[in-house]
Amino acid sequence: MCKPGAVTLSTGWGDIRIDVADDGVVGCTLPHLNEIPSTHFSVISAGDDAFSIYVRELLEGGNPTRPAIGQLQGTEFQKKVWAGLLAIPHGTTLSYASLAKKIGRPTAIRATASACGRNPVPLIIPCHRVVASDGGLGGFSGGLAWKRLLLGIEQSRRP
DNA sequence: TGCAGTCTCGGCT
DNA sequence: AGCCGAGACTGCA
Repeated sequence: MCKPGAVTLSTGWGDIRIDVADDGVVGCTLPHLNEIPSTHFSVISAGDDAFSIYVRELLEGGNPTRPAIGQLQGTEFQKKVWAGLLAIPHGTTLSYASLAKKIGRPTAIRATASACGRNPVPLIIPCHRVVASDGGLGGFSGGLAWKRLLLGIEQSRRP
């Protein structure tokens, strides 16, 4: 794996910070966006590590191979939810209810949503692919603008 | 549109 | 240790 520490990816939308441990990514901090940027995505500076490359390709519309994820801090329930998130294919979305059912807790919907919100590595674990059943977006750490952006990027790439 | 049901987590007492 | 409120939700009335 890459060296432990923090990696910063500077983009036209702000700096994305990625925290890396011995065994993989353990944290990812997005710049807060209040609205979708009018400018096209652009990279100002980035490392050549697997994580920076992954994030860059993802935001450029590609479907890069997910980098290794380290040991995340969380309860068993949260880890189960995150594992369920990783199973969502690129370019598709799932409702919180479907996700709850998927992990074997069909009625623990709000709890599932809370676990999504506690996801320490947005982008890597695709919590933006989870939306409300009524078509609403739900929420997203770092701002809803990110969620709309990511969904837009992924879906525009879908055949 | 409104409200009760359902489950977890974190902060307080 | 136990209680209470809040949360990125749902489904029915």
